[in-house]
Amino acid sequence: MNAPPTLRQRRKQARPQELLDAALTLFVERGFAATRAEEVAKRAGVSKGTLYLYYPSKEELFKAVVRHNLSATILEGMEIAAAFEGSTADLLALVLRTWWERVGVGPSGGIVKIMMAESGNFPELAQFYAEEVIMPAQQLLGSVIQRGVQRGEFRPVPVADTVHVLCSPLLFLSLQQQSFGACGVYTPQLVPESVLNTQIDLMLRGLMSGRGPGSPSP
Amino acid sequence: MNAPPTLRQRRKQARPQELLDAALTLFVERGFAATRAEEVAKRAGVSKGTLYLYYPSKEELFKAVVRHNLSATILEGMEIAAAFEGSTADLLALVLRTWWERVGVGPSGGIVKIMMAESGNFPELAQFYAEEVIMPAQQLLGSVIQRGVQRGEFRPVPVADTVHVLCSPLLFLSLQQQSFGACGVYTPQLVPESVLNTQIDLMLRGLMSGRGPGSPSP
Amino acid sequence: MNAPPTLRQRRKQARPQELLDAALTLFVERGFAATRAEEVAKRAGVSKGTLYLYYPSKEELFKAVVRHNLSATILEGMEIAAAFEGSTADLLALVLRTWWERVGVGPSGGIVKIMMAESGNFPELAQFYAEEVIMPAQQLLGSVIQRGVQRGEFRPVPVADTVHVLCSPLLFLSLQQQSFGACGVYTPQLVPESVLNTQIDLMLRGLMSGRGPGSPSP
Amino acid sequence: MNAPPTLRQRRKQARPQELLDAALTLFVERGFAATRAEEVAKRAGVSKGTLYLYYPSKEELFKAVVRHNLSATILEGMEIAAAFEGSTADLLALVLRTWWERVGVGPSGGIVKIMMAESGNFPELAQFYAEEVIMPAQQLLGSVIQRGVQRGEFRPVPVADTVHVLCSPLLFLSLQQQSFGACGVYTPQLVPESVLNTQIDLMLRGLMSGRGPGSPSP
DNA sequence: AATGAATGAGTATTCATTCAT
DNA sequence: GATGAATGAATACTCATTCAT
Repeated sequence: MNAPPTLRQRRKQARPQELLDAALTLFVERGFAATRAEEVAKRAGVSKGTLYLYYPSKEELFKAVVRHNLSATILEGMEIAAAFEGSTADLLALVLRTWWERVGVGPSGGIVKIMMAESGNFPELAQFYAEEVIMPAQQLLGSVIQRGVQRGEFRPVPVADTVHVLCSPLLFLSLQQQSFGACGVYTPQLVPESVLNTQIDLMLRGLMSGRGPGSPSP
Repeated sequence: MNAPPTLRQRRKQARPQELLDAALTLFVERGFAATRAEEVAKRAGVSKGTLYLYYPSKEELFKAVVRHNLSATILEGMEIAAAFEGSTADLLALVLRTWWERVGVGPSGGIVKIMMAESGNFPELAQFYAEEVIMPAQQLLGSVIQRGVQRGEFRPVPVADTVHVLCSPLLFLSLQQQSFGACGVYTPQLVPESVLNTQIDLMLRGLMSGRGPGSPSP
Repeated sequence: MNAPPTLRQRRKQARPQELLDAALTLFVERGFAATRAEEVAKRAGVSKGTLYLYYPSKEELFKAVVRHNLSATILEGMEIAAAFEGSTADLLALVLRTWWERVGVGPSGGIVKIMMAESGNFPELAQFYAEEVIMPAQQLLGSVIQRGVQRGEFRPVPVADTVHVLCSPLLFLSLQQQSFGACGVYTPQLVPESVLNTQIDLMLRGLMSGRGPGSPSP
Repeated sequence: MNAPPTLRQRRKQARPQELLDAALTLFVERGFAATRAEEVAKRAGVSKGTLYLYYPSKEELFKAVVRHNLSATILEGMEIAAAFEGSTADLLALVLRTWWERVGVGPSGGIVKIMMAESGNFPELAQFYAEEVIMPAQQLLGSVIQRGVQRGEFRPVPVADTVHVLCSPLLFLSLQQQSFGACGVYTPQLVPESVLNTQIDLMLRGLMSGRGPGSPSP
């Protein structure tokens, strides 16, 4: 009786993914509270009831979106960093660029916006996000900085502060594009690639120890 | 013949300020949409009806909060910059520190969070904020960078990008403290003063036209 | 100490009249419930509080408007009828024309509209209106019909029914002009004078006894 | 394979009618503005939310009530008139009697009251009502009068005026019963049947082209 | 499994009336 | 007398969630 999966079965298997995609788009566009469950369902091509069959509440749906889009990406970043063998300057640039490509430009970047805005009203989500995203990301970048310092490539710098200063421009650029940028309002005309270069340029000058192992390759 | 102001008159004069304070606190804590007008009134010690005696709608109340807390501060910053006579590095540090003290640490900083989150749902507010806050702030910082370049203190750098990289760490730190920080959730333990120093240190090294440790390859 | 009345005194004396005029206009335009006390006050050039100095509630204000505009007119009609000496057909035409000129065309006519619409929600006003307006008006027209029958000018007709059939076209025309006519919506283009003539014409043909004292003078 | 309708399906099918009935009753009793949506729902035995499942706003609910109760009846009247073969006097009496039975006596007659009262405050409803009710009704009665004139049964009379004079007593009687009559207040004790007879009697005498008791001087 | 009908708590805003000045 | 600041009850409409089918 192991016939090939019917269309119904195939659709059923795809459901969670379709729901997560629909939810991500809408959450990012409107925020958590302002997104209506029914609209998520409609966008995924199912009925309201079906959504609740897969996720028992809007909060759980949101958590699933976070896990699917952010947690996974951070893990990959850790693997990249662990396997990297070049200069730390290059590693840092690689990590930042990768983050931008995988998260910053796309809708996943909007999750950060949502969390900032609604953490006060949904403490459980805030807690979840801190554990699932903020801490691991700190860990990852902190370890890169420490690698640079330990290998004598970077001056000894306060790690946490530096991580913050490193993350902020990209995160903030992503935030801006997800908010003002997405609603046709004036914002300074920034080309992400250019910001990224300016940022890496300024940062590495500031980080480099007097005689580092060489300037970062482009 | 100017009789002493009666209790009623004194209360009436104080109301707008009291309402703006209450509104700022609640808007920042909960966001624009999730803040209930009645609660603003209660916190200001008046009834719902009284709030509407002073501000004709929640949107107008919000705009008044923005004008009162942000627009005013930006104007001051412009005056500071115009009158400053020392090195541009010092001016930059001064402007950033002043912003942090006046806006970043306090609840005013939370307004940025609100706007990022809700601009999509309230286009009129987004437009208002862009004109009243984003554009003037860009202008201010951009002019400082240009001053540095013109006086030969800074390397020629892309102005808009650099402004962005300069603002981001402080803005983002403020955002974090207004969101996760304010709801008891784990966030990296940053001491704002220290971040500020790290940031200024890194930035100025990167900006200075003197011989840096070696310029990164383009 | 009986100096001539000061400006203040003169204005004070005119107040009730000014308030009644303002109230009439607004009640007719918007209805009883939808008219705001404050707007009546503003239109009369006084403050909200002052209105309540003269009339203890919106209901009492409305009653005063009715008394001032309708009760008075009906009394006059009775005097006219009592003193009239010509044919009843002429008297009937005179009464209808007078009512139209004094009430129907002007805003007073709108009071009828208000009462019809809001009697259900304000039973006390309904009661008041029945006693103060409906009954006396019935009386007046009924007595004219009876005069015609007694003098052999009219066929014997059911009095109450005939009064109703006589009143309706004018009242209804007034209602229409006060409602649809006043808000720019399509209504059949009737010229009141013409309706009045058509009505009097049809009616008198229907009322006349075989050999009346003569056809009504134009 | 058409399974018997479940309880749910049956209830769903019956809802619109139940809601329209409840709405008609309450609108007529209280007026449009003063009728609360929740009360309509309660009277129909459903919750507030359910009402909005079927009609997207109170205005649309009202329009549906008008369409269901008036538009439909007018169409029927047109069919009757088109198919009638007897004398125009009989047709006129038939149309008036039919209107009275179908609309005048019942709550539908109260819709006229509502519209008169609230057209000023709800222009969109006024427009809708003019197109959907007033114009077609004018058309219907006007064509009956013209039929009488063309067939030589009636004198040539001004059509629009005559339609008005014909409609008014019934409409006005209906208005009175829907307003004062419905709230236990004194009104002249009219027996509708009797008014109808008086009216038809007077009217037809006035309209007939045969020798009347003497034509009034112009 | 999937549907979608039903529910009812939640919120911005208005306005008659009061009363301190 | 006159003012207008203050109050708070009242109401349309939305949306997360449930559950009969």
